[in-house]
Amino acid sequence: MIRVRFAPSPTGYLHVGGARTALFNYLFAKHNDGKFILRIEDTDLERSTAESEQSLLNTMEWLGFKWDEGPGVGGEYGPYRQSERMDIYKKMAHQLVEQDKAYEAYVYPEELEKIREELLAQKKSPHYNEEMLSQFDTPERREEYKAKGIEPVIYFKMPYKDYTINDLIKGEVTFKKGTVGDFVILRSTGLPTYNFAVVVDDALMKISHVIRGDDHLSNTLRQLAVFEGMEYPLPEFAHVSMILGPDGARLSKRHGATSVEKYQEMGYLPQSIMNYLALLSWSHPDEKEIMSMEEMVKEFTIERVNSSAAIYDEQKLRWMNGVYIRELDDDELTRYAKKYIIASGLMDETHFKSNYKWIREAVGSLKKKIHQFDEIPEKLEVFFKEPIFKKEWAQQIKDDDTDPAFIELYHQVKSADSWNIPDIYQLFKEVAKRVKVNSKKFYHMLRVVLTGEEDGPELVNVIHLIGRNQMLKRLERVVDMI
RNA sequence: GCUCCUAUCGUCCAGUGGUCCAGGACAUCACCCUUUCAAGGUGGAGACCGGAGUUCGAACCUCCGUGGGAGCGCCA
Repeated sequence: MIRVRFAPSPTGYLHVGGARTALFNYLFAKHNDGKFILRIEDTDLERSTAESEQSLLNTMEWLGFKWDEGPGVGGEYGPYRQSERMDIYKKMAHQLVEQDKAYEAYVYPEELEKIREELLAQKKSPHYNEEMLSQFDTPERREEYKAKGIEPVIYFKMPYKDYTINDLIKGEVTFKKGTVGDFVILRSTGLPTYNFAVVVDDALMKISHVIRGDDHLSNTLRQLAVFEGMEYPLPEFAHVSMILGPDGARLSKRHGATSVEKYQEMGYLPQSIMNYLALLSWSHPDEKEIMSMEEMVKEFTIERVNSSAAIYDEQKLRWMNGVYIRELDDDELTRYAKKYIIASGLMDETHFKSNYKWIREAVGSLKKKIHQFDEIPEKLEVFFKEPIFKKEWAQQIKDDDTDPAFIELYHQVKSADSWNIPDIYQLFKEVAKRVKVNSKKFYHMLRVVLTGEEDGPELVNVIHLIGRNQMLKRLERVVDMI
């Protein structure tokens, strides 16, 4: 049985890198009829918050992840929150001490720092071992600890040997002996450290494949030793490369929006985000780019995951979101647009409802223009605001020699007896029949006269939606001057 | 400093020893379509980090160099 997990720590919003790791785990699990497990790594009490966890869960759901085991859904290997598994880690750590694979250390941080400095001064790696730390384990020190009510930390004895894994993405990776020294597995607070808790959890949760970012590759050495010390079978490993910012540095806040929440706010569709993220280090066998979740699940294999780092390209994500927006029908688009429109103050709830058909056409006319929903209100303004008339427009029209067309259009509009889209088309045909005109120039200036803008929604929609009276009014101002 | 990972168009990917004067996508440029703009269509420009080696033959294999990234916490 294939069992994978995504194990975020609830210390902030879900990062796009994290979402990509989750996605790869998910695709791998679903492709192989396996289980996708969500585990919350909240052993860092200082930084973990319940709010972060909640937002993480919400975002995961919004993106479309469904976990088979984890917070909210349970499962037979729970609990799935590390903060609820404390006795397990404690028990495991002490078991290792009994087996002489780990030891207690009664050392104070200042003393440790001193050892470290000495080692550094001797140009040695700052690695600790039992010999260095056991000198502090005196009866007096033990008494002191007891009196102060603090617990000794537990160090894991790092065996002096090479470790090799066959990473599914990186291939054979060998960690040379002596690279790391003994390390803490249980803190003085009684809480486990990351490298220990992951192994205990992965082992107990019967995780078969550990798919994670390659920033954890170096940590794997310690984890390998712990797996061995606890006599648990090793899972398979697959280290996915990192996502970098445009400057080649690890993607972070200073590169702009990096949290999934932020993209949600800006009006990105979850399918665009997932589709784009899947394409970072992975590709469809036929180089297909736009894919549904089902297609991704169907085609995903770890062999096709590239092992080099990828630079995050927001522009391509934006393009892709545009592709998905264009696939939406007008009702769906309007549903998504609603909250942005209301938040902008262009319309209120009742106004929106009573003018639904009108707003739907207005929003629909924007479909090919937008890449994110938050662009909608601004582009909608032309339907709500009258442009401020500029005298230069009349001059420009005369220079373009399109003034006869404007005059003819004005008369046609004035005598028009109906105002639906086909009639508007007909009306323009009539104008063109009577006046020969450079259409490029004519339509451009017509847009300017009607909206005050150089570009915007479909002109027919603009004309239809502002209505005949507004059309006449706006035309009049310029026709009077030519 | 030590250890590990990595290196194909500006960017993301394809390519697993000959089918590659290297293919697709984003971005860019030109043209076409068009009731402006956009969307769409067609086309252009654009890359195998450097050096050795293995081989009849290397983008693909090996080594060295260089560049980039990551880890070395009682953070995860």
